[in-house]
Amino acid sequence: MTFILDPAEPTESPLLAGLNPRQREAVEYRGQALLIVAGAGSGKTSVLTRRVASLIETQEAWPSQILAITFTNKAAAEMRERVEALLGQAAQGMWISTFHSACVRILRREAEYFGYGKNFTIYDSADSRALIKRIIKQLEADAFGFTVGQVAGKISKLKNELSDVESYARGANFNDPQERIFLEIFREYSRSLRAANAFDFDDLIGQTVYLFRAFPQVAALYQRRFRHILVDEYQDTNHAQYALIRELTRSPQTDLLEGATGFDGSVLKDPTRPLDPASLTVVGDSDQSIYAFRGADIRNIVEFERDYVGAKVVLLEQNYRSTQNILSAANAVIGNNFDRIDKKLFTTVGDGEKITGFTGYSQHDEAQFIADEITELHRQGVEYRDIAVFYRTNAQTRALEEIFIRSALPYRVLGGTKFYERAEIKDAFGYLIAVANPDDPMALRRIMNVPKRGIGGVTEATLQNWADREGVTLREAMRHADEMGFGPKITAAVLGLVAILDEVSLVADTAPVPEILIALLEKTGFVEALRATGNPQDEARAENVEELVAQTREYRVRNPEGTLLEFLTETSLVAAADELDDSSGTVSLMTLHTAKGLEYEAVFLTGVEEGLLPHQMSASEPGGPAEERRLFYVGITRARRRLYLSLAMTRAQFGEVNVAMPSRYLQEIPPELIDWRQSPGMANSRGGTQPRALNARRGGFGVEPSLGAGYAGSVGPGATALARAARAAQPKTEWASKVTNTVRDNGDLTLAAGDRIRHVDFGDGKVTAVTGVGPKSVAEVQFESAGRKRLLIKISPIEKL
DNA sequence: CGAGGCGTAATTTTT
DNA sequence: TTACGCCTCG
Repeated sequence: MTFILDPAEPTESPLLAGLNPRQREAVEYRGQALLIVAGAGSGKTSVLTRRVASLIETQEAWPSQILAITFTNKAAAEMRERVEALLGQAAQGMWISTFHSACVRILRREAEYFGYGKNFTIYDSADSRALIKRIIKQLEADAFGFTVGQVAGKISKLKNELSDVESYARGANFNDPQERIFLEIFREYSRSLRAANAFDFDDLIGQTVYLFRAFPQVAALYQRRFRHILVDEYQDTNHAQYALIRELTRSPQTDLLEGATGFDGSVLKDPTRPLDPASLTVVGDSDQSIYAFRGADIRNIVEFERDYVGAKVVLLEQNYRSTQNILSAANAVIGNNFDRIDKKLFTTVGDGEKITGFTGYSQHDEAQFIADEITELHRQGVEYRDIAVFYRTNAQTRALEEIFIRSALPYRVLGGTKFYERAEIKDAFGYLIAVANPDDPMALRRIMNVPKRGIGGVTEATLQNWADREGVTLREAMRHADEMGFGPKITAAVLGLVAILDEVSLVADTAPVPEILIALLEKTGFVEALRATGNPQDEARAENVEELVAQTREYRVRNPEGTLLEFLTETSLVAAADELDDSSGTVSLMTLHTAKGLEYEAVFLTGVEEGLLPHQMSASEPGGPAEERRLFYVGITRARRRLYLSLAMTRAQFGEVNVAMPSRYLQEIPPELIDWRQSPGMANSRGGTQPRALNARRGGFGVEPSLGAGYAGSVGPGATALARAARAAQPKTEWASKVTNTVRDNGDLTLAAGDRIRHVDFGDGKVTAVTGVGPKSVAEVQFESAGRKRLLIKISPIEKL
C-alpha cells in the first residue's frame, strides 16, 4: 500500500475513516508536541490508537520506537489490540503500559546501576504501611502523635514531588521536634527499603527519574529508543511522572552511546547520529482531574504549551457516547467550577430519556430501588454487563451487595477488598517473595509463624538483633539459629523454614510459578494446617489458597515463559479496573475513581449526598469541593443512555444512623432534566412526619392506602404533579424501608409457582415462577403491594403460607 | 507462646 | 458495625 503525502490531494487512509475534522487533525499532526484536549466521550481512545497505527503504517516509526502510557493495564491491552487490528499485524516491541509497569521494566533492566538487584520486591501500600508502623514503634514516635496514615501520606507526597531524605533534610526545621522525628522515620524507611531490595509504588516512578538523571548514558539509551511518546489521562499525572516524561523527551546525548548495546543486546548502529527529541502527544481533560490527593498536578496539562513551546493544541468537544440530556447535566455541573477553560460537550444523537432521580429512606431503600430498576432494565433487554453502579466510598458496597444478593442479581465489585488483600493470600505471597527476593525481611516476618511453628515475637526479635549486630540479612540470621540459644524445638523450626526457602530459592528464576508455589505449600504444610483446624473459615482460606494456585496455572498458560518475578510484578500492579471482564454477564460496582475511562449503557450514581459527594474529608482541603464536582462530572459522563441519581435520607455509619442532606451538586442540574421517582422533598415530608410508621412496619401488610394518598397531597405545590405522576406510573410500588441485617438461612425450603409467601418487607405475594437449583434457586414473586420481585429462596426473609 | 476477651478507633478516593 | 491491638491467663 502506498500513500500520497501531498496535502493538496487528500487521501483517504482507512485510519481516518469516520473521524471528524478535529479528530483527523489529532491523528495526522506531526510535530514535536501535541496536546489533545479531549472532553468525555469524544473518541480520544480511537484517536490515540489511530495515531499510533498511522505512525507505524507510514513507516515514520517502528513499533519499538513507540511508548504509550495508559492509566490501567486493561486500557493498555485494549490499545495494543486495537492498534494491531488497525494494522492487521502484530506490533512487536511496542511499549504500551502504565507508568508503573513501564518503570518496573526499566528498573529491572537497569537496577544494578545503582545498587539494587533485578529481583527487587514492589511494596504495595499495605506493605509500606506495615513497614512504617514498625518504624514508628521502633522509634517510639507514636508518643509524638504520629499515625501510620499521616506518615505514609506525607512520604508518598514527598516522593511524588521527587524529594528524598536529603533534600527534605535541607529544608527541614530542626527546632521542631515533630519534623526531626519525621525525618528520622523517613530516613529509616528509605534505608529499610534499600536494605530489603524493595521499591514502594512511588519509588517506581521517582527512582526511574533518579536513574535517568544520575546516569545520562542510561537516559540516552531510552531517549534514543523512544521516538514517539504518548500519554493518556495527562491531567492526572503527578510531578514525578511529569519529570519522567520530561527526561524521556530530551535530546539524546548521542556521544554517550558509543559502544553501547541496544535492547536486543547488539551494538548500536550509528549511535552518534544526532537525533531530535522524541515527539510527545498528551491527551487529557482538566475537567476530569480527580487524583489531586495522590499528587496529580493539573498544571501539567494547563501549562503544557509553556513547557513545550510550539505545541499544537487540538480540542475534541463532540461527544459520541451520551444523550444530550446527560451531557446538559454534565455541562451544567462542571460549569460551576471557576478557573477552567470553558468547554461544552455536544452530541447529535438527541435528548434521550430524562435522568431518573430517587431518594430512599435509607441506604437499603436506595439499594432496593437500584436492584428493582436493574431488574426492569434487564427485562427491557439491557445486558447486566452494560450496567454499572458507582459510589464515592468502598464502604457503600455493603448495602448494595446485601440487596443484590437477595434479589439474585449477578454483580461484581471492582477494587475494594481485593482477593490479594486477604491474609492467607498475602501469606502465600510472602512465601513467593521470600523465595524471589531473599533480602526482603517483611515477607520473611509475615511467614515466620505461618503455619504456626512456635516462632513468636521474642524469637523474631532475637533473630533480628543478631542480624543487625552481624550486619547481615534476617534470612542469613535464620541460618544461624543454632547459635542463639533457642530451645531445640524453636531452633529446628527456624532452620527447617530457612532450609525450605533456600531450597526453593535455587529454582526461583527458572521453575514455573505453580510448581514453586505448590512446592512451598507442600513443604510447609500451609494448606494442610488450615484444613486441620476444623474451622469453616479456615477451610474457606484453604480454598482461597487453592484458588491462588489455580491463578498461577492460568498465568502459566497465558505466559508460558513467565518467571516468578514477572508474576509478582504483574500481581502487584493490578488496578481495580483491570479486574473488569467484558465477557462476564454481571453488573459492575465500583467507586467513581475506578470508573474513570469506562462507559456503560446505564449508570447508577449513588449516595449523592452532602458528606459523601462531596465527601466530608474534602471540605477542608483547598480545591476539595471542586475536585469532588469533577468526580461527579466523571460519573455522569460515563452513561450512554440512562443515568440514575440516587441518595438516601438517612445513612448508617459506624452503626449509627445519621440524617443525610441532598448533595449541593444536585441543585446544579437543571430541574427539567431530572424525573424524580421520589424527590428529596417527597421522601422528606413523608419520612419526616411519619418516619416510624413506615420504617417500623413489619409483617404482612402493605402500606395503608390512606397514608400514601394523604402524603402525596401534602407535598409542596410544585412537587404535587410529579408525585401524582410517579404514583400513577407505579401505583402499587412501595419501597421497603429497611432490610434486616442478619443473614437468614431457610434451609431447604422449596417453593413452586402458585405458592403464597410472606416477606418481612414486601408483605404477602404469590410465587409466579421458580428458576435455578439448590441454594441458588430464585423465586419470582408478585407481591400484593410491592410489585414483582426476584428473591433468592435460601436467604430471603420469607415464610411459606 | 497462643488463645480469647475487651476496648477503642476508623471510612475518602489508588498505582 | 467491624477490626485491630493490647492485655491476661493457661
